[in-house]
Amino acid sequence: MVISDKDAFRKAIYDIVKYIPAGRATSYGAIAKAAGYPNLSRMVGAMMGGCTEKGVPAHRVVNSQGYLSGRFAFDTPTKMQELLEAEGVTVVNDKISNWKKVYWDPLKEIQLE
DNA sequence: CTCTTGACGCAAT
DNA sequence: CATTGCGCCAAGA
Repeated sequence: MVISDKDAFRKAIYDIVKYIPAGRATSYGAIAKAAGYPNLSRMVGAMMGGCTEKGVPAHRVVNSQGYLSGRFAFDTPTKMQELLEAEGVTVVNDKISNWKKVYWDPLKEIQLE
């Protein structure tokens, strides 16, 4: 019984998201790409919708622009921002101000794993 | 089991 | 430079 690509994909996403260090954030596309599925950027967010409270720090995952796209998936729409700010991330207008600085590239950080 | 929506990203216009 | 459409597949109802 081989592990289906779907399971591998999910596992990869969870693993990568959990790898995001506090005070940092990354984009769905980057995670999908790092997982080996560059065009499954939507899936990352799609599956998180049902996995946000399953032990995955989804609050550290935002879109390519650094916008808190999935803030509404949390207990409160501002919960995500508070979590990020609590970790040292400056969020303004539902967007990460110093996005370039807090951006965490899994492809570069997990290159060896 | 089937259908629809969707936390995105990118190319093209 | 701004906007539109398309592709991709999983989770939820």
